[in-house]
Amino acid sequence: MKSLSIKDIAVKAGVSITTVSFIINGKARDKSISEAVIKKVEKIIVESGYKPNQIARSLRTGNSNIIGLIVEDISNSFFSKIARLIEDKAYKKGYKIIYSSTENHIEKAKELITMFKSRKVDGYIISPIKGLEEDIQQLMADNKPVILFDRNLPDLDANYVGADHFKATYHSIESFIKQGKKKISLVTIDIDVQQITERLTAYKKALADYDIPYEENLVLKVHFNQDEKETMVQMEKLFQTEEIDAVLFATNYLAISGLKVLKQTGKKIGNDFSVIAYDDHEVFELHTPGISAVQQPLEEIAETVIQLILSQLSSKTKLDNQHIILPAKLIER
Amino acid sequence: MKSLSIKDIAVKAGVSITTVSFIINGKARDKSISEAVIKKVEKIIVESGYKPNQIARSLRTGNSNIIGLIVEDISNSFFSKIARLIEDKAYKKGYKIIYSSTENHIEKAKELITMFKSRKVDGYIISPIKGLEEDIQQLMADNKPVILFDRNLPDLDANYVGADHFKATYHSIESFIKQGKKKISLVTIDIDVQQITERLTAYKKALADYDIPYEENLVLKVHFNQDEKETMVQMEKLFQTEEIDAVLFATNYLAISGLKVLKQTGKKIGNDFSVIAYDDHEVFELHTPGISAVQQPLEEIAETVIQLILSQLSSKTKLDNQHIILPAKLIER
DNA sequence: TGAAAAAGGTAAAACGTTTTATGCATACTT
DNA sequence: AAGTATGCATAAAACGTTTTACCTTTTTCA
Repeated sequence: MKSLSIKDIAVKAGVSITTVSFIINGKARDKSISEAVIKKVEKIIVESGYKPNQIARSLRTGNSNIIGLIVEDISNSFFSKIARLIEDKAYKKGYKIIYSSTENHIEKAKELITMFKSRKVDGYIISPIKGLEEDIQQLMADNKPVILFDRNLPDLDANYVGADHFKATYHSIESFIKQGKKKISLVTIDIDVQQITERLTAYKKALADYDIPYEENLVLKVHFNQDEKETMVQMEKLFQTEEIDAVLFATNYLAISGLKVLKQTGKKIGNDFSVIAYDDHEVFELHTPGISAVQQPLEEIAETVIQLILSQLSSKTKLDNQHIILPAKLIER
Repeated sequence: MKSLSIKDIAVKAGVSITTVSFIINGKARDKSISEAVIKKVEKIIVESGYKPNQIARSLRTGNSNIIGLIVEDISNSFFSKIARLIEDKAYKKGYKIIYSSTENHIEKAKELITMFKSRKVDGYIISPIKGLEEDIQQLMADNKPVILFDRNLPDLDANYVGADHFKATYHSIESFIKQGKKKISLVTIDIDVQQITERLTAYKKALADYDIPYEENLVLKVHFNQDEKETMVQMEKLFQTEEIDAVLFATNYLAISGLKVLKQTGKKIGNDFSVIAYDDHEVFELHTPGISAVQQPLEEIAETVIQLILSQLSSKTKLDNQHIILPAKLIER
C-alpha cells in the first residue's frame, strides 16, 4: 500500500522525474516543457491521485508550509476563536497550523519553540509570556517571521497585533464613574506582560483623572497559575470585606470565576454593584442581568496577524516590525 | 545561521554519523558503542544544543510523531476542551497534534485527510461526518491508526470513543416526565450521524415508555450548517406556537441559541418551562436560573482516545477495533 | 550558410536523517 | 595455532523531493 512517488509518475509518463517536478510546481512553461507533455503528465497525476510527499519536499526546500501557533490555553474561548479564524485564513493560503498551549509555563513554552524549530515551521504566531524574550529574539535572528499577539513583550522589538487595552480599560472605569460608582475594584492577574499591567495603569489613571483616591486593597492580583478554587476564595473575601460598588475583571476567566462567586454567595449584580468583564463570552450575553464586557475585535486581530505573517513569508527581505493596535469596544449590557 | 546537523556533531566528536545517530536514538549500548564515546558525544550534543531535524527523520523513518485531529469546529468549547486535553497527553508521549475544523463540510474534511496524508501524520483522531466513510476506510487499509470520537459512522467498523447518548437523552426526557411535563420538545440538528439520531430515538422511546404521544411538531430539526439567525427564528416560532413545557437541546450551541431566543422574547425558564442542554458549558452553570445539562466526561474521553491511539501506534500488529461508550451525566440545576 | 538562440528535456547532487551490511581488532575457545 | 566470538565503529544506501547544470535538436536571422 505504499503511496505513489514522483518516480512512479515519471515512469508511467515516460519522462524524467525532473520534468514531472517542473510540471507539479508550475514551472513547466518556464522551463519550456511542451504542452503535450504537460497535458499527459497532468492527466496521469490526476488519474492516479498522486500527492507529493510534503516531508520530502520540506526537507529539500527547507520550508514546511506550517505555521506554529503558541497560546496560553487553547481551551480558552478567546484563543480558540482566534485560532479558528487564523486556521481558516491560513488554510486558504495553503498553510497549516500547529498549535500548542503554554499554560503559562515558561519551560513548556521554550520546549514548544524548540519543537517547532526542529519541525521547521515557517513562521511563529505567539501570545508570549515573560521570559521568552531571548528565544523569540533568536527566532528573529534566524530570519523566521514572528508575530506576537494579544500580549506584548516590552523589551522586544517584534511584530505585534493587539487591542488597545489601555483605552478600553480607561473607558470601562470611566463608565463606572459616570454611573456614580465610588469604590471601584479591579481583579487582575499578576502576570508581567504589558497588556495586563496596562490595565492596572489605565485603572489608576482613570481614577486619578476623576479625583477618586486609589486604594490598594481594591485591587486583587490573582496568581496567574493558581487553582480556580483559590481564586474564588480570594474574590469572595474581596467582595465581602469592602463596600465595593463596581468590579472590572481583567480576563474573561476571572470574570467567570467572579460570577460563580457572586452566584454562590447570593450577591446580586444591579444598581449598587456593577460588573465589567474583559474579553466577551457567551456567558456575559446570556447572564441575567447581562454583563457588560470589553470586546476585542477577534476577526480583525486574526486577519491582521495572518496578513502580517504571510507578507513576511513571501517577502525576501526582512520587513520592518509593526505594532498594530486595534480598538476594543465596551459592550454595555 | 544554518542549524547544526548530525554531521557537524560527528565531525566535532571525531566519530562517524552512524555513531552519533545510534547515540541519539538510544541504540548505543545495543550496538556496543563504548561508554567513553557515548559520554563524549552526549556532551557535545548538549553543549551545542543540537536538535535532530524532524523532517529528515520523518522522511527516513516514515513517521512524523504527529497526530492529526479533525473536529467540526475547534472554537466550540466541547472540542477545544477535548483538544486541549488530547494535546496535553499526546505531548507527554512525544507526539504533536495538528488540528483542523471541517465546519461540517464534507469537501473540507476530505481535503484535510489528503493533506494530513501527504504530511505523513502517524494517526488520525476524527470526529467524523457522514460521507467520510470511504476515506476513513482507506486510512485503515493503509494501516494508519484511526480513532473516531464523539460521533460514529454506523457503516464503518472503526475504533470509537463516545458517550452514551441514548441513555443520557433517555434520562433527560425521563426527568422531564417525572417533573410532570407533558409537552416535551426536542431541538436537534439534521446531521446524519448515529450520535445525533440516537438522541431522537431515545426521545421517542422515553415518551413511549411513559405513554406520552409523540408529536412531530414538537421536534425541531435545524439544518446543521445554517446561520444562527435562522435557527433562532425557527426556535422562536416553535416556542410561541406550541404550549411546550420542556425543551431538550441536542447540542450546546443549540442550547445557547435557544437561551438567546428566550431572553429576547422574555420567556422565562421556571416551573412551567424547563430546559436541558447537551454538553455542559459555563453559560449553563451561571445562567439564572441554572440550566440542567448533560455533561460528557471530557477528561475520560480524551484519555481513552489518546490511550487507544498510542497503543495502536506502538503495536506492530493491527489491533481489534474497540467501541468504548462512556457514561454521560445529567447535571440538574 | 553558419552561428547563436530557443525549445525540450534529463542526470545527478543535495536536503539530514536511519539503518544495513561490513570491517578490523582483540579476546576467548579448543 | 586456528577458528570464532565480541567489541567497537563506519561506509553507503535509502527516504522523495527540488534544482542546477548540462545536453541535444531545432529554429532564427545576419
